[in-house]
Amino acid sequence: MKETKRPTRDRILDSAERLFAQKGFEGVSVRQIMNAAEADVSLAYYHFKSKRDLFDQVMLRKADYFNEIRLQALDTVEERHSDDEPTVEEIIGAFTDPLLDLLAENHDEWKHYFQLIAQINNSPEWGGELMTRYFDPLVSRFIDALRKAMPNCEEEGLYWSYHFLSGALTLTFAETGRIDNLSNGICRSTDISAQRKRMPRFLAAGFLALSQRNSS
Amino acid sequence: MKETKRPTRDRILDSAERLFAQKGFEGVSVRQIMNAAEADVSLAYYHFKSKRDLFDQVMLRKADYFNEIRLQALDTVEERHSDDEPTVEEIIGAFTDPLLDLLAENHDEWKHYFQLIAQINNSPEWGGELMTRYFDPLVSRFIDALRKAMPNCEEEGLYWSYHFLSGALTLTFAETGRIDNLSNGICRSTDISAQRKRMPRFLAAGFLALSQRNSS
DNA sequence: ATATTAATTCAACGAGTGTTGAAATTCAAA
DNA sequence: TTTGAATTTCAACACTCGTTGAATTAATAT
Repeated sequence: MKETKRPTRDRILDSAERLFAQKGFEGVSVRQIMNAAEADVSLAYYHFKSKRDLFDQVMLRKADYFNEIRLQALDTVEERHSDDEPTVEEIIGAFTDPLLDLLAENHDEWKHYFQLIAQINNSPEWGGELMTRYFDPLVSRFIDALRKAMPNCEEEGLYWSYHFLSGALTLTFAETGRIDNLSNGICRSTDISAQRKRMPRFLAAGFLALSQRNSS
Repeated sequence: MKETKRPTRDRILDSAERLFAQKGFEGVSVRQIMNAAEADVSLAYYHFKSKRDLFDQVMLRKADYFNEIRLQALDTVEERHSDDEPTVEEIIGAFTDPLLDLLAENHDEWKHYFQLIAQINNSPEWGGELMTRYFDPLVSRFIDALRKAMPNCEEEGLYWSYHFLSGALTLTFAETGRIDNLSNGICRSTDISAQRKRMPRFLAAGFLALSQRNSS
């Protein structure tokens, strides 16, 4: 029974993912990453072009899967409603639930990548560029589905609704422990299923509230 | 007509606030901050104990005012309803509107502090500690008000609702420009009034949706 | 004007930064 | 087993990091 070692490149990516998520891009040195990966410093530059390239590869590695499972979930929802329209909550669930399930069921493997996304999404420097590049093609597909489900919704409100959704979802990813403090332990940041149960309902209500034109 | 120069300590805090917001704590050096403040490097350590202390003072400087204007708004709402109960949307508006007004009306002065909050709130390392320390006493007062407005709401749902609110609000603070890309220019991250018009309505609907016990 | 304190400048410390080139090793194909 | 390529090691580059102490100037009070 031989213990096969994980390839160096993957170990580097793993360590980088974890440390970038915890300390941010500038908060971690290449040496720290390579120490954690138990490999020589210069190997970072054999497998990657630069620190920034390493960061990009960390982002890329899991982004496609992120998009894939959600696209699949959306397809499933739309197939289930071949004649009628899916509800707003179902569409939003197809956007959020696959990720939350992934995080709940395989927490150790995915936690850090989620935390990385949380920070990127709220970074004035990189949020606009990176989130757009990696996720917006998929997001546009969901916006299309939502537009069909709410034909009376004004365009601007639709996008702002997604913006609110995005903020709520990614704060969940961050798992900061703040809600643990605020609620005196009633809620826990790591309790993904508690959020999965509530998030689509919360957000769908928000979308619908903005879809009714100025009822003010 | 003499041009009085802004005190050194304030200039340092201004530069630090801007650069921390743009690049993160570790992404900026003390030297960069002091260059921007047009002062000698060692002055940072005359006016502050360390880089970390400087960061804390940046946070502190405006946190109290943040809390003050929102507490005032909540008081106003509650006074207006001396006999009946304020609506959920009014309470949420008292939480979000003062900040969004501040940002809209005095954008240059406040933008960076808002961006800083956005990053802190989504930082796995510091979000739990710092947001709790600076803002949760006020948040608890709002939760109390919301509990009274939704007496049937379960405790857990109440806190998770606030969590979603917090994520949506702080992503607005980040002004990443992502929504500009996503919407092809229909929405702009810097258009605070567009969000002010929609956010309380969106969030109030979410709160109310979670306040009705498992209708599923 | 003098004595005290506050504010600022200058030079430097050891440690750590991203990155590179060349040598040494491991591995797969012939 | 020999050859060539893929991988890993080692040492070093110029530069920046946070921080400090001592010397100097500016401001304030007596």
